[in-house]
Amino acid sequence: MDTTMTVPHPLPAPLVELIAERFRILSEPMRIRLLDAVREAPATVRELQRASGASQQNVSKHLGVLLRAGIVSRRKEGNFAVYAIADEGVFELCEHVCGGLRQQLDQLNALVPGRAA
Amino acid sequence: MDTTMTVPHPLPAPLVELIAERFRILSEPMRIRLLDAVREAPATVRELQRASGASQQNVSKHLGVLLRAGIVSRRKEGNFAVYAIADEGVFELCEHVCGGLRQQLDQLNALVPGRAA
DNA sequence: GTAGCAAACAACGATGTAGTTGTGCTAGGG
DNA sequence: CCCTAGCACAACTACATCGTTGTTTGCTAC
Repeated sequence: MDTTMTVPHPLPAPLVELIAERFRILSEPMRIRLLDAVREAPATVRELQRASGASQQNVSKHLGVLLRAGIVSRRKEGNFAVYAIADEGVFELCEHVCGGLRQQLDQLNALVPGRAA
Repeated sequence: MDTTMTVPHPLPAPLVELIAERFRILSEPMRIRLLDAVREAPATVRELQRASGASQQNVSKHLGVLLRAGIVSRRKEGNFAVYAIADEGVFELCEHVCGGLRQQLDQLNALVPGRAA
């Protein structure tokens, strides 16, 4: 599937807000960690609490943010709430960011004489 | 060029911080607008002030953030400072986000009976 | 050298949000 | 029926940051 889109110039104000909002959702390390954990396998709040080391309330709150953003889904299973990835595209975003970081590192390395690779 | 990368599981903590930091930089509507304006053509702070409607100090501050992040470059030209895009990859990120937003809209539209396209 | 403009720096108030604490709600088990 | 566990909600505190105001620096022109 083609997930990239061409966008108008200049960007309409409401779209700018939506884009920034999306980035803001992903600008929290804890949420990145939770997404990374849920990616391995759908998990309950309890399991994610274990994996992240954060409090139950904090995990629940962050998952609520991700849920409202449509990035994860929630399924009630008896007494548990099982969260799963709803938008796999976020990982492509993360990987793209990692690629950009690597590029910047390469450029810095190229500036250091005794540092070829 | 291939800007996507596969990343280890689970993500190491410092990398998580870097990823979140990158997203945080882009989580401000004003910065998105400035990037969109600079994309059309390299511009001075004055020009961007005109284009964005923000104060000179505010524009300068946001550009400073983008500069420190390596997303834009600065070139002194006489009395002016000309900013240009240094990392074109950010626009791919934005377009990817737009693609994701469109997907969510399509899914919502599909749920409304009298709304085919 | 003096005046004036462009840009950056510093300090401040206002606002938003992360994390904690406390609590309510629902589902199973004794 | 009561108790416990898992989860979510609400109130609160601490902290970061956005935008403004005031000032400073660097360059150009007169």
